Amino acid sequence: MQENKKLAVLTEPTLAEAAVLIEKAFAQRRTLIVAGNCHVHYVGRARSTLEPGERLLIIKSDGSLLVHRPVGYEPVNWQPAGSIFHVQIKEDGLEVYGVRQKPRESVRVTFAGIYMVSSLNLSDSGDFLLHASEEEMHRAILLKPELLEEGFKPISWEKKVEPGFVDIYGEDKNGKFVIVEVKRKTASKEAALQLAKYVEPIKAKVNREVRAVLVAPSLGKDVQRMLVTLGLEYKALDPKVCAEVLKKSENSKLESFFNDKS
Amino acid sequence: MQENKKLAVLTEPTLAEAAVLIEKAFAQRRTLIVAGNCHVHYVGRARSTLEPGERLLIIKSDGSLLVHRPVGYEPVNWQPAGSIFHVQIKEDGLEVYGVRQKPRESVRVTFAGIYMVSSLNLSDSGDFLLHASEEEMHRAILLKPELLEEGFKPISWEKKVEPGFVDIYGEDKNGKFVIVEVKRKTASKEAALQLAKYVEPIKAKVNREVRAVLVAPSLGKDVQRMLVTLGLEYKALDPKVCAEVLKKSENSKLESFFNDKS
DNA sequence: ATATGCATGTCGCAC
DNA sequence: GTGCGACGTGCATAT
Repeated sequence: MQENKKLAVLTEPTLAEAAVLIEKAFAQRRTLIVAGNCHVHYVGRARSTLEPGERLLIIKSDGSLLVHRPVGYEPVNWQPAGSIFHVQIKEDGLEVYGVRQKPRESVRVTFAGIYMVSSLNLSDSGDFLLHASEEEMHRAILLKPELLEEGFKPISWEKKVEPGFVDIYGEDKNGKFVIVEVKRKTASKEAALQLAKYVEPIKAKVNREVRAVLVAPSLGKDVQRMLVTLGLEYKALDPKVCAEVLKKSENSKLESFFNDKS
Repeated sequence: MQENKKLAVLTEPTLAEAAVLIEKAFAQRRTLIVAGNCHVHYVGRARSTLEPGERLLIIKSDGSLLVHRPVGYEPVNWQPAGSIFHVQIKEDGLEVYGVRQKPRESVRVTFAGIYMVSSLNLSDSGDFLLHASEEEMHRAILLKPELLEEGFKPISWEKKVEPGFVDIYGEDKNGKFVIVEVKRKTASKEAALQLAKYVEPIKAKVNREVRAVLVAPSLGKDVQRMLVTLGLEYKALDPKVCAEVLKKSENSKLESFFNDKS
């Protein structure tokens, strides 16, 4: 087999044949896919056992591991990047063992039978861009403060104030202090409480009137009422609208603005 | 190709050849793996673009989709179970399109080149058991209340009391009311606050002295001090110790106990 | 190293 | 369906 080929596949291999390819994949830091009948043991922060069944094992070049059942978005077992792997033929089958430190934890995947092994040399430097995140909402409001309200002047953002971080603060057209909590989806009770807990400490600090505004695309069931109780305000704002705002504005303006973070 | 074979693999197929196998995999609800050079667009709750690069695409029989880069534990793009997929040859390559309702969102993966396609018929009914979860800590304390303290008598658990759920409550050897918040890892500021917010409402309700105990394997940096301030107590307890306790006790006892949930 | 909060979080459970 | 909290959450960031 050519060492540097992009792809090596074995179908219905013996366990011994599979072990050779797997070993080689580890040594060459290739992406490994194994399909077969296996059971799994995990010991670490918690402990788990997975009885025999047919699954996919994926091990990437950065030392991350995934065991996927034939259903479900999430891996049933995994190991984050930075694990070290070994493969070995044992009495009950081919064992792939992965261990990492900090925290110390290990996964042992034992295959009784293997349907396919695939070793791939993948190269990927493509950019990934995500839009309509909460951070984009922050940026959009800072860039166009009227998204919050006419006359709003941002002063700072992501500011530590005890007992946590305020998303954005500034002052309104009447010079009142305004603190803003931003959520990219329906605001929950939690969000309202999170905002409320900043009001008193900040009022004490700046020694003037403080308005608190919850910004989110919508409000949860009981949150409307809670806002009234807590003396908070609400401004509807959709993350996608924010993404559009940023898209329209040229980057240069944004960059200069952000370099001035106070 | 045998229709019902467990495994079908194409290496270095043309896009047209790949499309046939992918189409068939969708129709037969098989697990699909595609390795190749692709770009990805996602639109839904947010919006993302992934520039061309070599990745794995996995689509499972339940309609979940994963796009994995050669590094990282997490998929760069995905779709939870319940999506509908189509495959089509377009001008810029082979397009796999997946869409789901509620929320309405879609992923479009376009392959310029495919190195491997694999269609698998996986069967998996193996049990998965996780130990040392927070729920096991609950169970262990209910089964052996002395894990919390000598003379503790649990009354109920997972009880709605406004403004949320109390993990466990009961009374101590002196008849004082005890509410318990359990954490499976180092308790944070949040955990302490979460516990504290129940004390007053419950005191008002039961109209007698209320103790509040935070149970966790350890405490965060400032939490110790906060506990004093808030008048809360702390009991060190490791989730793995709880798992051991449960392991030693026979299931029958546990079952009967839990059927009596009040 | 620890702490804090976002995530296309996902998932399960109760109302 | 909505709400709420756990998760072996992972992850980035700031201290």
